[in-house]
Amino acid sequence: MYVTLSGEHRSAFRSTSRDIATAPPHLKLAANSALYFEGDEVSHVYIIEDGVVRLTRVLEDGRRQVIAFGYPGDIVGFPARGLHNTDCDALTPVRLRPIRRCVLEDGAQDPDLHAALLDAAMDEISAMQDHFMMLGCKNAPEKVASFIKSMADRHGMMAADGANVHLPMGRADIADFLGLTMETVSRCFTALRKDGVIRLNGAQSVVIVSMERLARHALGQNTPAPRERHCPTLAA
Amino acid sequence: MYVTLSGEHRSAFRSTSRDIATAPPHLKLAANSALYFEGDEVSHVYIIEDGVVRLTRVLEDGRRQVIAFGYPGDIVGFPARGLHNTDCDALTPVRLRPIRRCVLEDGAQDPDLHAALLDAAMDEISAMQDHFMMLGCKNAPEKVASFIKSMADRHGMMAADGANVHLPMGRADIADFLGLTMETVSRCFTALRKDGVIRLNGAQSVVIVSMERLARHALGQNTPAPRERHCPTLAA
DNA sequence: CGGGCGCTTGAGTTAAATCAACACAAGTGG
DNA sequence: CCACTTGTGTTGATTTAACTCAAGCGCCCG
Repeated sequence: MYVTLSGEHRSAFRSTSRDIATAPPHLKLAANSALYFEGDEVSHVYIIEDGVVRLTRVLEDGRRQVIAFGYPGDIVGFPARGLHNTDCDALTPVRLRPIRRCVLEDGAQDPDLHAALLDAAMDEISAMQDHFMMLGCKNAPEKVASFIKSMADRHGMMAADGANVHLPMGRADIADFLGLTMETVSRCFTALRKDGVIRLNGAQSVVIVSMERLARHALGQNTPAPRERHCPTLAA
Repeated sequence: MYVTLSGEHRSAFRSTSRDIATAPPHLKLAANSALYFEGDEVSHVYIIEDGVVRLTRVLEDGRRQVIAFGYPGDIVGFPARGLHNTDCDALTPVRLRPIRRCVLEDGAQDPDLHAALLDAAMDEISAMQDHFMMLGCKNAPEKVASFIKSMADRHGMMAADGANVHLPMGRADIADFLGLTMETVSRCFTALRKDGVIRLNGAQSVVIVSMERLARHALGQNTPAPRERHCPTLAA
């Protein structure tokens, strides 16, 4: 049988989740449909209860950045000056719980929910900082390995032959998330497969053969000693 | 109480930063001293009242990402699971106002302040998303032009001959903020100068000769019309 | 005034992008 | 049911933007 690896706290709505859960109506969204667009007035923020969404921003000339993938427990739709600052689309069928925007602005209305929202916002800041390390510091193989690892850590299932991760997004989404091209992402997947670190059941289903080796790849330590690394400039 | 930290090494100041945390209303920090380190327990968040701080994270192997530069009005130090997730250092002498962490967690204690903190957190999310576009989508000249423009928009002074921007951070900081090397940043500054878009009074003082042209550089539209662009593939 | 650090510039290298086929599965319609 | 289209992913060849290594410059501080 399987066991979820992601027993982590979804601290976003830990204490209040039960209260929230009873209150408002669910909202359902079909795969590939949009929840909101950049520039839309923010009427609600949304707690994702089931499914996966994709947050994106695009430049005038069409270049696209995937800002984040939203999984159950995540909150999406925080406003900037009252407006949505990303597009949000469903990658799978999605069930959401809307929270009225006014709750954000009036802390006295529902203090516990307000604190939960602040907590969710801080978690998002933290997640974005990890994402910065990927985009700014890592090379392509490290980015892809880090991506697979983070998906496994948060959303993987333990199977007999290793952690199993389903990737609801396409290669192009992964590429735009990591600041790479689709071709480079594909080559990195292939390299990891040929190294025996992962196996692929179709493009969207990844089995992690060795989490340790994946973690090493994520830090660029995949080549144990092809040549001596001599780094006199590094501070002690 | 004035905090005098002579310069450099973290272990020496770990305890000091805990003392800082208990200090009353206004807090001063000398240039090049640390406010906190990644992994420190969060006792306070800080409103920057004067000066500029730098938020950084480092990978095991020393690669560094500058997450953000904190200017007056910004709030720094939001916790993730109770811990600081970046280092924070003063680039200039800094004056701060500490806010006890418990205010984050108890929304009822001071609802207005709590709402302001949530607002600051959402602003930071928004700013980070802009940063993602830079890191993930833009090439080196666009990154540097975008950086100078954003500094000018937020912190520039209007002078007779154009907007004047002081850059308290060094080229290496800018490089680590943009995911480039120092050399590439320097070359991009030089290219903008030779193009007449900016002028430099020393490395840290930039005069923006033409904000429009800078904005075009930031979007990669620096070449106005060398010849007609014929793009049949672009959607209408 | 001299020394050092931060910045700039140059030459050569490389990692990732680009351009271009090709493979494969899923869906569609004849 | 099978041919055909379409979308998505993989692989290969080539180009290029940015990195690396190395030297030189200039400003600031002692």
